[in-house]
Amino acid sequence: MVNGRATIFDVARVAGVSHATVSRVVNGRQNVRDETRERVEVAMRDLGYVAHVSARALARGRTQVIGLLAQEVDNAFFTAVIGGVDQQASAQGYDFMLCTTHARREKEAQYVARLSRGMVDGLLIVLPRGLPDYVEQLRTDDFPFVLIDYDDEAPGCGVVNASNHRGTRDAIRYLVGLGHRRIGFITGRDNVGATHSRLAGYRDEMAAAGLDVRPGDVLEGDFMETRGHGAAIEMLSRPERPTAIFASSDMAAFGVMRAADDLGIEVPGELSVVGFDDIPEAARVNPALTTVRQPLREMGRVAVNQLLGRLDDPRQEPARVVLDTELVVRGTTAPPPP
Amino acid sequence: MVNGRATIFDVARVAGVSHATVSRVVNGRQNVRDETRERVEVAMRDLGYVAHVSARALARGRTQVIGLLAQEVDNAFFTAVIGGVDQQASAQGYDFMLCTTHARREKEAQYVARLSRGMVDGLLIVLPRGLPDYVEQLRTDDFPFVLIDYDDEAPGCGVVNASNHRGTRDAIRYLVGLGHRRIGFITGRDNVGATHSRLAGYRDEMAAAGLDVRPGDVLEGDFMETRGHGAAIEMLSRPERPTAIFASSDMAAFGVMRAADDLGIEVPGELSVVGFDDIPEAARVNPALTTVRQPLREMGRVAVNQLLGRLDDPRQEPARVVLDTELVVRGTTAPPPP
DNA sequence: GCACGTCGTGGAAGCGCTTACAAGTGCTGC
DNA sequence: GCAGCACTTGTAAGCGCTTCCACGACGTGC
Repeated sequence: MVNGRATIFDVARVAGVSHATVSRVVNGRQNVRDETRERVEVAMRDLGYVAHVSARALARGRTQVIGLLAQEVDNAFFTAVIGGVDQQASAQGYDFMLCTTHARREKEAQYVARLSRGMVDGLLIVLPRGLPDYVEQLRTDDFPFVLIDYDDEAPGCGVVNASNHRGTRDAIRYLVGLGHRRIGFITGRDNVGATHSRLAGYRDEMAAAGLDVRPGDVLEGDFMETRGHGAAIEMLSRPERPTAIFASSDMAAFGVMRAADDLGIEVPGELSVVGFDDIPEAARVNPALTTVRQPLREMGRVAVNQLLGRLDDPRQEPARVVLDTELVVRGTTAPPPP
Repeated sequence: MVNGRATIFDVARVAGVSHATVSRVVNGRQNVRDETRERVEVAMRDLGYVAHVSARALARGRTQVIGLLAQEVDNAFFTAVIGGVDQQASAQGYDFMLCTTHARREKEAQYVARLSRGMVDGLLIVLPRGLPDYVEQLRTDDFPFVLIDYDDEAPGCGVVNASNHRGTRDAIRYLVGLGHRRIGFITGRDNVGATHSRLAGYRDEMAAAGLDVRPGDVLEGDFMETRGHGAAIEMLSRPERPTAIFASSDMAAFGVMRAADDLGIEVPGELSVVGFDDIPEAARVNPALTTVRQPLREMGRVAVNQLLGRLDDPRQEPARVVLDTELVVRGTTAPPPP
């Protein structure tokens, strides 16, 4: 009895058995006589026994917890993924531990080191930037992990991401179909794989449509509202401004809409705007945002499944799973002005 | 060496000392000769030693982790609080473990039981519904916890909340000042303390202004968009409809705005709308929402501080901290139509 | 009637760490 | 020159649990 809480020994004493037997009952082992099991269960109930998590983890070498590394929690992109992870993990009897890295590389590495030493059984890393050293470490340690939304080469790593390239092509094709010829592009944060894929999708589709991409048509962003706003102001202040802008995230697209508002440019009459992600807010802004939907929750769920699969059977090979995106047409897109 | 990872014994062997000495170095104890410390540090670096979290927790009886119970993570209210907790906990060298309860009572109780047995050192519970049994249990076990946004009697519990009553009065007074005489009110979820305080604030201020609250002026909500929409449709479809509606959360206020839109009622020209919370979206909707700001992040921070204070000194008395709200006037409020 | 297998149970080791205690060293002060 | 001290280090116990192994009781087949 420590801290007012009963231990397995207290239960054993009350039930008149050894603590090994109590352990068997707690873990549902079959080789316990019914009458003994009963006595133990009564004792457990009377004492309000709950197994000590750290002790169990130490003895078993398993915590039944998975670690989840994400940059922020004040951000609809991450919360959607987290929501999916939450749902699936809890359905499978796992808890998860959320660690926010605030996009700081050293914090990420530090968490990985600690978590992988007895804190969690496996790791989910959302939107890792580049392929950091610690991934190498995890691989050599044979510690199970899955990268979420990492759209670059990652040999030997479990990865879940969306069809960034194709999703962007779809969006650009749609804009071209509406009649747009001059389409601006605001990138995501550099050193994130999805950023390159989306840019490549844009370039490929523009080329396929026989359209020029002039200098200044592609501006650098970071997925955030502020940078999106700044880039849009720059794009829209030039003499030959684009009639449509594709932003690499919904948040950045909101920045574009605000910029248009600042400059008195009407959306969608004078400017079409397309985002990427389809966070809940996208449907709520006015006009509602046309965007490329990523199945964020599902990415979380799929990642959990892959991770747990590898926990159950370590020989299971890490795989890359690519989920389909879908163009959601709403109110921010229209044919260009004549 | 287990799992490819070095233990304290491996480090001891390489450094030619006992594992106790390694432990001293790891924990920064002073009574170690410099030269010895050096040798140990080299060995640790060479082996990439990281202390095993569960083992340490078991030996110390402390995990350096705090538990955070919240309903959802797909919700700006909770993510703001979580963001504050995150910031403060990490500043103080603590990790936190987020557990989502999806507002299910038994899940909450289950988490509390597990977490409080060796998983975390203390518990933060956001928006508990009623004062559940497990709170009693925690109190008798002397397990440290703080309730966030619990605006009801809670003897002997650490509590952090905002000035719900006063914040609501401020908002109603402002509407009355604009000339509104008929003001509708949509409540929060029942069995949440803040719900009652806000309603009381409304009634008190209406009474102070000498205004009637007629049946049908107060409708039940649950903080969510959908219920807010439904309640507003009901309120606005009646012959003598209110000229202003106060919703007990921003999400519910968004529902009201959508309802007004559905019915062709102009905001703020024909209807003023006020929310509560000031989540980031409130500033982004069109027109931007007038609302009562709760310092959500700060509530998270303050709660962490109180919790850690009690971990450091268990004799410290649990307290209730009430943080000020602030009326933020934006675009959804105006004088009533003549 | 005996060897043998099965079942239920307890003893004991071990998971990786912290820490109380003991023991050894070299120094001071008388 | 020796008691006494400070400082460093090692030994061992213990945190609460899981699980291997052994042992006794019992039932089976010959």
